[in-house]
Amino acid sequence: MLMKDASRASTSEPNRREEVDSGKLVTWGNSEARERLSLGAEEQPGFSAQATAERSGPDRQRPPMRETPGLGPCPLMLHSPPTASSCDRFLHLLLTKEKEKTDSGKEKSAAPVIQSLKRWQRSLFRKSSEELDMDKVTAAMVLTSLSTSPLVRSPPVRQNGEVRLPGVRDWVLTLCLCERTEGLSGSWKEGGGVPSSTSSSGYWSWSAPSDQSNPSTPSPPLSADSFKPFRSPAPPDDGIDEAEASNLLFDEPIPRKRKLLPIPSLLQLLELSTAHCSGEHRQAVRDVRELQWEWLGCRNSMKVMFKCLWKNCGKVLSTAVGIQKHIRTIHLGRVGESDYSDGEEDFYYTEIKLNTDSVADGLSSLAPVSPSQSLASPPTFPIPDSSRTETPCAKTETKLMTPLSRSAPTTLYLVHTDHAYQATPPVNIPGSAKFTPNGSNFSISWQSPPVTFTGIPVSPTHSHPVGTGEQRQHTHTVLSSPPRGTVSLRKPRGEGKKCRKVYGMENRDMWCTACRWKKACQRFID
DNA sequence: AATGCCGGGAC
DNA sequence: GTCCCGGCATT
Ligand SMILES: [Zn+2]
Repeated sequence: MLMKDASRASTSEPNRREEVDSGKLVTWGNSEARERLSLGAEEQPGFSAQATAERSGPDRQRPPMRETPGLGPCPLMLHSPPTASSCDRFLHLLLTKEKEKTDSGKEKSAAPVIQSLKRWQRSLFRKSSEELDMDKVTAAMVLTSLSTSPLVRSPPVRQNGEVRLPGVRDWVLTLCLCERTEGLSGSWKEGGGVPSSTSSSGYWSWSAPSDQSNPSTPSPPLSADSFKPFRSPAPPDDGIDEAEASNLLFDEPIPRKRKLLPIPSLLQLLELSTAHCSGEHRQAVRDVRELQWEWLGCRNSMKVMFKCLWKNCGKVLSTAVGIQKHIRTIHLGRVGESDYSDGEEDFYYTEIKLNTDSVADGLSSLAPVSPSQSLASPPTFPIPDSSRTETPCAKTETKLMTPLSRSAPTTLYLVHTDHAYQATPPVNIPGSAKFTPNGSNFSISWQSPPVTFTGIPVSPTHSHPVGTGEQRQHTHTVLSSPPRGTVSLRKPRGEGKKCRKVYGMENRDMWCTACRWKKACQRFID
């Protein structure tokens, strides 16, 4: 019945049995997050009990991998402009993923990623009581975002031999352009209560992709009543109840505004979840991550880099540990232990993709930033300085207000730069939240992930993007054509850096699955 | 010494 | 099926 879980329990990880495994939370040392929404939650048994990770003792030599320090890294925001091709691509991705599962197994109709998320959410309900309210909300948000996908709610239709995906484009667009609802920040900051799933708390509003804006294709029946009141106890579960995922947790009459959690942001949320140690959660994170990765199609010829988001520092390094260290020492001023991160750095850098060509050109002219003055102000936040019309560094202390509402979202993605990393996009997208069990109350800080564009060539040559499984042996590299015989089985050993090197041992969670298993990397293929 | 990953082994 | 590691080739 429920025994299947027991076999998990990885080596050093606290077996996440049924307990509310003490999620390891990180305390922000001094630094106050920019927008810090302090929920006046007097005491939240669950959370305070969870602050077990308090010990930051002088023990520096902790086992590098294993035991991911605190919250997992969360810099994988891959925002892409919602171009037509990217939408299509994304859908195709979901589709194929889905088919994948179907072929080998039974027939599930919901996308596996969403399944995974649902599983996680269910696990939350199973856990005892209130303590996980936060996570429940998070789960709901995350899940909702994904499950509002027309793809999930209404299957693709065939039309003139082509597979039509009703409403999908709108959906993706919505996803990308979404912003955090006023309602959320508003009620969270003032409420004085934990955003529980029940009442006067933060809500994420969403919307169906513009209802009938597209007459040509049948829009999915995404009406307001799709979102039903929240049912508290765990549903009968085990039945892969599809089309049910989004019905959880929200009892507010659907808000007017139509906004959605962007996938990148939801990923961050996911990763910041309290129940970070649960198996379901981990799985969900991985799945979403994977989806993201594939979404942008950063396959070949895309070089992954990491960019520092600190105010005037646009440093770009090629390894995760690189910027982590950079941020830690240069910006956070933690010179002493340049090792061991509490996870805070993860908010100040982002992962970007560059086209291999432009890299050489770009790197040389990189880091035009004045190296000085960076370390100066401790709590200066890497607010991706918005539209240029803004006074530089005016220290517009953005109180916890809607970080996004000040810019017109529609035009945001029209920005185009060859060197995306140079120009900080004027976009603020609701980003991550971090819980801080700060004594008797905790707070949440929001931060806006950056937007990164990569001129994805979208070469029409390959309308068959998948085939991850079987595709190798591209041996057209040789010109000299050695006469004959001797099947020199010298494997050239791919050139590019693989997950291990890019992310480093301490970020093993970010590796692709294959790399984690010491198999041939599937993310950076040669 | 570090990295990539095949083969093989546990559950 | 998922997950991990010894060990070796490669750098
Ligand atoms: Zn990899």
